[in-house]
Amino acid sequence: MAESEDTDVSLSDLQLDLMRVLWARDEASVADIAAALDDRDLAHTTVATVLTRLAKRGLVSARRDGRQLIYRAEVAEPEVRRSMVGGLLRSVFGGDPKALLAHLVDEREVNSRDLDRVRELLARKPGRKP
Amino acid sequence: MAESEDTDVSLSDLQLDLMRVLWARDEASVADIAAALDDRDLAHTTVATVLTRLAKRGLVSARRDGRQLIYRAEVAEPEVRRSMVGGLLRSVFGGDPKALLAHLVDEREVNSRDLDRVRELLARKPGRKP
DNA sequence: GGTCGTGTACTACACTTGTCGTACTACAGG
DNA sequence: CCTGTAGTACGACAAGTGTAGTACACGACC
Repeated sequence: MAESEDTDVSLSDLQLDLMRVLWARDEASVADIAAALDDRDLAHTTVATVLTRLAKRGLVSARRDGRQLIYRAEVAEPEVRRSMVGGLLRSVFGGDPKALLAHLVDEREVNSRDLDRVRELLARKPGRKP
Repeated sequence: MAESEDTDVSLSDLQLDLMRVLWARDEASVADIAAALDDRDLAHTTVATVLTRLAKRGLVSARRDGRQLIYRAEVAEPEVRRSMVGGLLRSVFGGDPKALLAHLVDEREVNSRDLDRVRELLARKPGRKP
């Protein structure tokens, strides 16, 4: 193994929006991304800047195609999700996932039907290495 | 009703640490807080600065006692939790709490036993408007 | 009453993020 | 071959955060 170094991958809303485009289409030019995010109404240079900074962090990579740069995500969505949920878990729930689950229930974000459904899926899916 | 205006209360780790002290003891001086956070090894002035900024955001209030300032939290912990979980939900899970629940299960953060336990609590607690 | 200590207020600096504008460069078309 | 256009690279600026130093004021002790 050469480059691991993941851990605290925490992204802002904007960064997440850019990454989502990359996650959806595997590769995209600045123009593609700006187009996909046109509801945000950002200048092309803004998108380019954010992408550059993301690249500096190693979260995306760029390939040159003529004068265009084609970007590609270097971290997968689940990894980012894991990291960000982990961060919230640590900072807000003292690292206890069950506390988050309890919060979700207390706040009526999920109900018993949801729980049942998930538990059922859990039972169905083997879950390697118990 | 007079002052509502909550919504996006998102706090950093440090800010959360300070708030936690306030949540735990209802009122505290800068010295108290610095003492409670001495593992962080912060200068007193650092604590004071953060508190001042928190006060500017209306998240804490200060009362004068001689030359000391006694701080008090103006937002409750559950409110912050709600807000921060809500933020993650929105930005990472497209606002779908069930997606977060699924993530928790997929990542083995919670297992079926936990789900059962919570479902049981849910059943026990009335939970108005089913 | 004068001096000292302590606690606050203010200022500062490095970094990150959101947002662009400007300048440079290199291909494409004539 | 020349010119224009498009796309990148770089620099900038405001706001928020982590972190702390300095300066000032007020009350306590002698």
